[in-house]
Amino acid sequence: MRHIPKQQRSQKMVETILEAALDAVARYGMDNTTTRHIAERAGISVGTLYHYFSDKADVYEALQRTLTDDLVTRIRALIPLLVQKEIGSVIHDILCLFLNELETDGGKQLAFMRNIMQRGFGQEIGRIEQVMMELSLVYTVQHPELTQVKDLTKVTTLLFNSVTFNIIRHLDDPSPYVTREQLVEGLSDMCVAYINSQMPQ
Amino acid sequence: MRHIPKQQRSQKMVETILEAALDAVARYGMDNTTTRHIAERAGISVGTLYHYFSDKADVYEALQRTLTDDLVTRIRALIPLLVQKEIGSVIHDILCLFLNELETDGGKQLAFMRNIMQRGFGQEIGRIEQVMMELSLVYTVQHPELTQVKDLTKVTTLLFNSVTFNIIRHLDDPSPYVTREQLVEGLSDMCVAYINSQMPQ
DNA sequence: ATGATTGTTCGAATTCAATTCGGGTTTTCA
DNA sequence: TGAAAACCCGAATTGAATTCGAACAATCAT
Repeated sequence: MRHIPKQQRSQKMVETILEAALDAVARYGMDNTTTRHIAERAGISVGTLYHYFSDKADVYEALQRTLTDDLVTRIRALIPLLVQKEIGSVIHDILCLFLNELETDGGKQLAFMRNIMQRGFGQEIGRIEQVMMELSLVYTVQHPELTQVKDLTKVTTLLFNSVTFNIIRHLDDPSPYVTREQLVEGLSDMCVAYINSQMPQ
Repeated sequence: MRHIPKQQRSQKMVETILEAALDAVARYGMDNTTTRHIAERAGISVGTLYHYFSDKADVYEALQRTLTDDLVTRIRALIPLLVQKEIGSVIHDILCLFLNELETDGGKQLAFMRNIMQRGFGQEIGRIEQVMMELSLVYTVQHPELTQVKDLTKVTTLLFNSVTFNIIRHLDDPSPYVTREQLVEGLSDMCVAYINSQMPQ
């Protein structure tokens, strides 16, 4: 973003543009969405768009950032609750949270996510990973037996990537052989199995 | 590809263009690589490039296809050997095969792969998944106890995605906390653990 | 061997989206 | 109330992708 809005009218403008972009990408796909599309949909001119964003990629990045912010906030808020549950449920709950979130606003977010995922999962994924590490840490404090897991950081990283990519592919093109429920259940099982296997004895 | 070459001189041309593209992308990245770049590097004009490929994306796709072909062929050739090993070693061997393959030709392939991965993992990944399913099938014949695994297809799918994405992320930006060796070992362990956990008793 | 036919190559010209820019409009505030 | 600062506009510029028609080269039938 090349411009930090000063007046209140433009506070909303950024928001409007992002909504328009979400809308446009959901409808036309990222490739076919032009700056004109976005501007039109937002009811402004391209010039104005460039007043708030340095380029088209910047718009998409801001949008991703916004959505990630939201997700991260929600997960973080859940940490105190999650910490009380067993690991399988933790995975399960987070996945449900995420998948439900995607379906609000009539699937626009989902469509956008699909496009993002197909292209690149930028650095935003790193921020999600970060909360998960945070959760892992707090969780370990509540469940000291986890201290015995050999190389917990590695295990957590591998599992985070595993879960993430399975979700991505499921969104990208859902395998007819694995329903969403099976997916969520399977991933939970996998996490539990791997972690247990890394416990001594 | 919009044109099937007839004369022998042009047999090589496609190959030349693909090499040029690999080179260009490895050097400049996908975003900064233009059709001119590729044409120049291949010592031809843009017109000629479009004689063999319908558009730029087509060039990249053909390149991916070629590389995937190679990988799939190698894996398939290994199946008879892999079938004799224990599961952990199977994962280990395949990962080593893949990672080594990427480093031949001075890392050009690796650089290209990085770019592909950052953007989208097209349908090519599906073809790799297919060989893995094939392997899974043949392997099960040799190790009938696997028949007892509940929903083996689901398990295989989840594990394939898990392993794949961990490798992708490792290539994309290698975590300083997990070395390549740890990664390979960890993924093997994870697969074994999950599969075992799905065995009755 | 030679003209016809088909295949190949070229690069200037076209097209289209991204981005810039200079001039008007609105808001803020002294 | 009149600048100054913020905003907004859309025509003009830029640059990469793609097209096109005119050569050039190989092949083939006579």
